[in-house]
Amino acid sequence: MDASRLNPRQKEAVFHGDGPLLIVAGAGTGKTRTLAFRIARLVSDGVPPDQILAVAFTNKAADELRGRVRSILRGKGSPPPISTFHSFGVRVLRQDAERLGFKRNFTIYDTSDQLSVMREVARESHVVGRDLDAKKLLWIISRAKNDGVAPDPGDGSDEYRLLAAQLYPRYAAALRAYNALDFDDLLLMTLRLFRDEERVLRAWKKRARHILVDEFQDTNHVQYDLVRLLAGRSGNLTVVGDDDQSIYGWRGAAPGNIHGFVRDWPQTKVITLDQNYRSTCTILTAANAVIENNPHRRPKNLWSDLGEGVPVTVLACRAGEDEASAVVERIVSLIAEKRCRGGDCAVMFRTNAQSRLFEDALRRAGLRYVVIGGMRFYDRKEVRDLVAYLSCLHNPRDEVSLLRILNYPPRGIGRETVHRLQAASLAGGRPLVEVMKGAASVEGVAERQAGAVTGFLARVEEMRRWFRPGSLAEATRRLVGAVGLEEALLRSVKDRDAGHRKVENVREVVSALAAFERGEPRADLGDYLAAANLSGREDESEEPAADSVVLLTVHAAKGLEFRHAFLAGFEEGLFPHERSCLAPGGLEEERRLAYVGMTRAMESLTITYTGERTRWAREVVCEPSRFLAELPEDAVRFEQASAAEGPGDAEDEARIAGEYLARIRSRL
DNA sequence: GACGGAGGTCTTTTT
DNA sequence: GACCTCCGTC
Repeated sequence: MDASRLNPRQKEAVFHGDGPLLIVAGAGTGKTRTLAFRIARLVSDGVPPDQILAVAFTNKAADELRGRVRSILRGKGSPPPISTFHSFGVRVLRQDAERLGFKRNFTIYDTSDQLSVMREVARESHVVGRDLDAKKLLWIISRAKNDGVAPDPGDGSDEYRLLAAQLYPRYAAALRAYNALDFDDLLLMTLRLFRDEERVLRAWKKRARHILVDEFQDTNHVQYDLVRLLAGRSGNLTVVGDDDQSIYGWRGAAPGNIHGFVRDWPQTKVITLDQNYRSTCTILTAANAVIENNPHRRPKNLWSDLGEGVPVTVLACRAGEDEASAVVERIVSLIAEKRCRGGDCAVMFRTNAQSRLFEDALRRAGLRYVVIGGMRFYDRKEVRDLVAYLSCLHNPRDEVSLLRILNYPPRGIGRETVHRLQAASLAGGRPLVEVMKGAASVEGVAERQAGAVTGFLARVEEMRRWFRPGSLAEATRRLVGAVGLEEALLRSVKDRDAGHRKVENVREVVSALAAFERGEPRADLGDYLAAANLSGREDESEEPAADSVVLLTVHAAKGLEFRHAFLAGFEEGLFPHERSCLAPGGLEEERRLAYVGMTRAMESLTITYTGERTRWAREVVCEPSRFLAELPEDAVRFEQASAAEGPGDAEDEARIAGEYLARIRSRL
């Protein structure tokens, strides 16, 4: 291990002995590096890797950390398992879920599965309210679960709060009946297990003699409690965080955990990293100027000796399309002039929907690109359908998946039949599959429909036998053929290309499964399903090529860095987003988000905004973001995107862009 | 009773 | 532009 390239403070953190350690590390100060070195140091000091528990928040961050540790160790010792909080929960629950009344082959429900359950629950509970927003109910429930409490009905003035509290027990019961856990349960149930089962906690404490948590400002209460239980009073616990980069308050993160940490472990050693090794001074000055507008902030003095660099560019554009082509134009010339590669350039935006414009522009320019996040591969309908088949085979009680595939492709089991089966299931308190087995005796189900139902079940039984460890991909290929999925897809779509693309996606699942099997030959279907449900971020088939321009949300960009960064859509209502400004502290979080985005840039940073933008098929006039007015004038160069090519009044476009430019200048 | 087509409604960020 | 719901037809 070569620690010579660490600065004194980083070294101190890496070689800190036992006991709690808090590393307060600003953006770009080498916190991942420090953490990686610390893990490697533990391993090379002889700590068995399976006694180290390293946790990151996203799979991407976990991969990154794992890669760094491996390269520091250079084959001397193997890196410890590095998981996300959620995948750690799965590992624990896979062993002991039975103690909580779940079976070990439980299914993980994602947001849309949750939505199905909630709609069902609302229907059964006769909460019919036409425009009942199930998402809102789930949102309230999720926030409560993240805080580790039951949903609070409030004083009755908030209808949704009340309803969420009323429906929550039914929702939880449904999940239990389906042998399914939602994302929040993966944490909450793990915590419950640790609290209730001394033996389980003891066993995991042995495997967590050293705990390291990245992005600690993003932990919620449940995660904090998990860590606290595992680490114990005098734990060997290292956490890294930066409260200026707390951007997950909306999903229950409690950035106060950083300060609570010092309260809970008074003997904590605190090390602050403030030298930035990523960005030019100009970029840092601009980012600091923005974040300084946040009240109640712990002042920080982030500095860099990487030189002035070029000014931050603020680029005024007429409309969303012009913004995209202007950005792409600049990327093209960066690649041409400076010989940087596409992969050195990133376009960041506030919402996933913004990516399409940039994708179009990049395609037109003939540049390769990758979209990180966005529509997840496993979110595509055709992929979900296939995964639902697999899930039913693995966990017959997974009712959401069962209902999804029961009549897909169509096999004569219509809505009425399904309703009758469900009613019988509800009345008898028996799982839907069990009721289906005796479909013929269910009231109101005709012989023909009953035959379709039992025929379907027989088919499922038969297919279940095909799935053995080592033959998962092959069995899935057979399933696709036997069920006629590809034919159904081609039939359902008018556009032939779209149909073929869907077929490709289905085959991609088979390939992904084959790849997964090669990596873990002993894995069963449940292992694959869990991995698919937790990881499904980017398209795994897509290798992050060095010449692909990176498109991603600012959230997804956290922890990453790019030589040339473009931040798009700095407009009021979009960034800061109107929906987040409603919540208390929402604007501050948006500002931290802007800060995170700006501090991704190494050499150049370009921020763009438009005068109008298409938002759900309507042209909306846009005001420049207030964050633009917070930029220090001497670090910034204002420019205006050249009038777009194509039809349109060039003079008019120039005039409009000029007006916006004048307006933003006047605000400074 | 099953199924396909048409219309209305929303889109913040993620495990 | 994607999804859910409703409605008319087979």
